[in-house]
Amino acid sequence: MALTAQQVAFLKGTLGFFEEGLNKSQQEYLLGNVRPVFAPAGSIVHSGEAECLGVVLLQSGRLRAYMLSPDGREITLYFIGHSSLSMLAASCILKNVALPVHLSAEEDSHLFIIPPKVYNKLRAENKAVENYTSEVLGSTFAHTMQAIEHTVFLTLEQRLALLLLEQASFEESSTLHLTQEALARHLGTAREVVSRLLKTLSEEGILKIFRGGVTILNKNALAMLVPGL
Amino acid sequence: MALTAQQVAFLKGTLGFFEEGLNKSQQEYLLGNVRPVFAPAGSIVHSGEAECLGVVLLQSGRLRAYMLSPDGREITLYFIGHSSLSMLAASCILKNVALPVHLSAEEDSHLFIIPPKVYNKLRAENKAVENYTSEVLGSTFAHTMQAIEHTVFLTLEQRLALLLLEQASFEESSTLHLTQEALARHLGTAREVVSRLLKTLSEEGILKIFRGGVTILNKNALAMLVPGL
DNA sequence: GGCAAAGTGTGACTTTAATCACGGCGGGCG
DNA sequence: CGCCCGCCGTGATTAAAGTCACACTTTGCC
Repeated sequence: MALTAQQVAFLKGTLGFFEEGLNKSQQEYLLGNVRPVFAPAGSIVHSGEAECLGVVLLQSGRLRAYMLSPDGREITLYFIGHSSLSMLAASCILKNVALPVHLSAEEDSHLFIIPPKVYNKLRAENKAVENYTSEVLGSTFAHTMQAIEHTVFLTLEQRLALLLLEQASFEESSTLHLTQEALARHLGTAREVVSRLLKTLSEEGILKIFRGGVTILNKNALAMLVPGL
Repeated sequence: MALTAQQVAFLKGTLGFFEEGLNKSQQEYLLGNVRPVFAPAGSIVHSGEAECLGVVLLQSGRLRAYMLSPDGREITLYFIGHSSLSMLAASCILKNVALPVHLSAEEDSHLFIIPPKVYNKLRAENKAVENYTSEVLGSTFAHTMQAIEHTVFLTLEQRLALLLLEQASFEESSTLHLTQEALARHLGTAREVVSRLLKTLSEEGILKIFRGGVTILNKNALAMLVPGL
């Protein structure tokens, strides 16, 4: 259960408060109670109303936050990715709140989980942790609300455009390897619909479709589809 | 600018942490920096990306939280009402976050505003305030998320049913004085649509329509329309 | 009383998206 | 090679909402 030197280094570097904010015993307490987890691609990290998971720190891989409708439709809210971004699982740090948000691993991911009790203890003892919490919690909520604005106010075509742009910026490539089926799942719609939307976009010369993915030819035009860039 | 005895009593009673948590000087600081505000019916208390307002405490009247689309459509998220409920305006207590949520007064309302600086000072000094914050913040977010789930996953008819039930429980009466126009605004849709929905509901004997409002005849049937009660 | 404004009812139509029902293509594999 | 299966394209149809246009009623007020 002991952490490797590399893992420790990652935690120190990522948790802004670690070196300046925590005293020796707090540091040890944290390192002793953090739980390293490997989440294989496709696995579910946190399922909605489940027990409060705690703080999730992503070391490598990519996670996805989504809502789930009673009838099984998914709506992807946002991605958490690029090694070393961090966030709070379900805000259950705040008392008794379990948001109906789910978390799954898009790729094989290595992450750390700080159990609620451990985290809250540190938070109570230590102002630096408290500040860090507010910061991260705030940005998580901001993300969530913005994503929700999009799904509520935008058309499917616009949401598709956003999704493609978002993915492209992750991959740092304009060629995306995502099946239409997968795109449809992210948007909570049907594959045929995505197929048709992609067709019109490709007819406009904005992208090229190939089996298993698409290539964005004109990012600008894609961005233009979405009000507010 | 001095508060009346009644106002002080209200604050003491409503802010859970006031008497047990704060020392004399903190109490005075708070009382000296709280801002009593009268918001006439229809006025806007907090507008989206505006400056961080602070903590809002409702003494009497009723507030409404809603999202606003770029093209002016409103979607009512929830109501804050019945004297003495409290909440946090825009979570801007959490660093640099301005949620795109607006707040307006549905009725003439008396409220108190605790400016962010004042509140954060107390919060930093005092654990009781911190706990209270987490609590209220959490339930605010829970409310918000649930409302959003509804607007995303439910049909208009279901959302209308929810709105009517919610209003009825506020009024503590099954006769609601809300025009179809107003209902439409809450739901972010057009009046005609509401008119038709109400018509089918009235044909089913669930409610009775009259000029300027509706009477719910069968709350149960209305609730049945919404999955998960 | 007459008039304007606010509230409502309804028909017709369009748009957006979901659903159903196929048929084709291509790549991996027995 | 032939077969199956994952992926894609497309037409047809339906459903849910939004939009347009207009007529009718009530209410209140000059």
